Amino acid sequence: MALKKRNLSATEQILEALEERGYRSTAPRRTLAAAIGVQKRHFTAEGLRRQLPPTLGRATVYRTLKLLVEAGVLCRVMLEDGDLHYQLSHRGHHHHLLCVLCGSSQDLTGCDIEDLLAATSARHGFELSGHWLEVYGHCRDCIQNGRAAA
Amino acid sequence: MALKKRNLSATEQILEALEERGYRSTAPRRTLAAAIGVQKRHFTAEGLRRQLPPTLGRATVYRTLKLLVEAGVLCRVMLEDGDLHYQLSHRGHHHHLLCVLCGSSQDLTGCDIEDLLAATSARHGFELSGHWLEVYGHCRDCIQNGRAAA
DNA sequence: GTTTATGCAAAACATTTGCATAGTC
DNA sequence: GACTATGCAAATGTTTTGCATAAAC
Repeated sequence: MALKKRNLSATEQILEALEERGYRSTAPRRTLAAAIGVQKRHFTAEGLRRQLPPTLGRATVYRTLKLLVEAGVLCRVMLEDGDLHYQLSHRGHHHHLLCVLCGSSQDLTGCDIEDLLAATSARHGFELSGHWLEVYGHCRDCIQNGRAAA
Repeated sequence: MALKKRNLSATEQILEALEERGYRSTAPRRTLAAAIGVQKRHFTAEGLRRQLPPTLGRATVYRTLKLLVEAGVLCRVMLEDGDLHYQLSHRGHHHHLLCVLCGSSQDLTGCDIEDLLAATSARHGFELSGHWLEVYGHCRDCIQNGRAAA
């Protein structure tokens, strides 16, 4: 069920995901998909709306974002200050390395945190049903470009 | 720098933490400290306010909660639905096992997640500066009492 | 007497909802 | 034509802010 199909652009992937779920293809949704496809990093609902023509209703933005999260095309990202952002989702369940300097994010792979958590929880008599993890720091680029504090 | 001093009650610990930081001892703050000390589980700012006399201003509640988080007496807890709650903080940095059935929470101890994250991040060329982790599931009590789905 | 804290009201935000209209299938 | 989606405006809910007053040190 991976989202990455053939060589579809992000915009096309979004539209296809909606179509697959039986949602109608409308002008506002196409506009939104294109706007999301252009994002370089995680964004907020309001931030996205500000990049759209003002004729596109606020409610449509929120409703569509919710659809896309449910469809697995987008995922939510929690910033350190508690701000809720969105970004394209490449995999099922995964975590992010969020650069607090440039705002970029990469997927955290090769990390078997799930197993560790399940084992530790069990030791507490706790039956794990889900978790939320965000990792903050400085990305390779920012370190190499001296943007990180010396 | 642990907060757990002698045999102080939660309320006393809160007041002492404020005093140590040079904040003034006022009636509203004492009322708030007492109300927080009585909480059985994590709570929201508004929920707490509803338990306080209406003469205690909304702004005072929010301002004091922020102070207490900065002072390390309270910590923020993010629920699965994105709701931000607060609860007494027992340790420096730690994580919570949050029961989604009864709302209780216990600290996640004996988990060396920090090391695992640091190692994995490093492999990505990422310099870790912080992280946010919440674990959701069913606590021992809820499982034993059959509150968890069969 | 200075300085800090409070309470109130208003402002600022983000998100949701009702509903008549318009657009898709 | 039936059903879904949209846009608007208003409602909701939370958190923040300005400011004059009151309280603490």
